[in-house]
Amino acid sequence: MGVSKRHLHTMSVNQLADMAKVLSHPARISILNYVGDCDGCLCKDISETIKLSQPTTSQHLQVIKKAGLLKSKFEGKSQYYRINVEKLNKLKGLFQEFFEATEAKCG
Amino acid sequence: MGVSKRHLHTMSVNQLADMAKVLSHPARISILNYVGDCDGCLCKDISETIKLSQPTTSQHLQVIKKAGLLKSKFEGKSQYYRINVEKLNKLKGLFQEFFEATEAKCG
DNA sequence: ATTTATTATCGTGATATTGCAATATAAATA
DNA sequence: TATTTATATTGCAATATCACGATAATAAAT
Repeated sequence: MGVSKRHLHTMSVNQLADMAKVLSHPARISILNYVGDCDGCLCKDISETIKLSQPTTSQHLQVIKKAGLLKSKFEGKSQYYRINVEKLNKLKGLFQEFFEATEAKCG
Repeated sequence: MGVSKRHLHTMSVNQLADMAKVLSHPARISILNYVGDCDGCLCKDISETIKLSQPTTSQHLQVIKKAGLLKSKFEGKSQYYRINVEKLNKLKGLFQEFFEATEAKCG
């Protein structure tokens, strides 16, 4: 279809869609699940766990990180990823708000 | 990248990703917002409101409907869309579960 | 029967996403 | 210094998504 016409929509609508897009790929959900479990994970371990190549895993990590849902810290040659709990909570609120507002209208 | 490797992930992970994908386009969020407001909307009115063409709007409506978040009923030549509140609630639960489980791990 | 109104589908062009091999980068180690 | 280890980036092929004009399908109205 070509390009999304984002300018037609409000900021908050675009924002929610952007965050939903981060969650719209199963690999990224799996990554979040795993990083939540081990709290301080390496790309290599994640890629072995979710069975995608290292480059593919790294790309997904960048997408999640760019959205703010992951923090990372280099130690030597290793990059440790952990979940950004504050951001995750904000996101939870965003979705909750959307669902409750929609529900209220229909109620 | 070619095709998503869905078989690598659990059913519930794929399911959450699929639902997030529905919400990952601002037009679909806008549609849900509008349909929630008017409760029984026509494609034509929706397309005028969100300022996308009738075919584009219809396609987005099919995507949301296929996911179960919209019901529709023909009356004469008009198709009335409304929100499937039960499904919306289930979806709300899915997201809540994901956020709370992730949060609990990190806590 | 013809026109009008509403929606869905088809076909197509533009763009984005997904995945990985190859390569680059950087730190630790022999 | 050369090798190993972990990650990120680049380049590419395959596929999916987005948008709309043209068209079909359907039913009401004239």
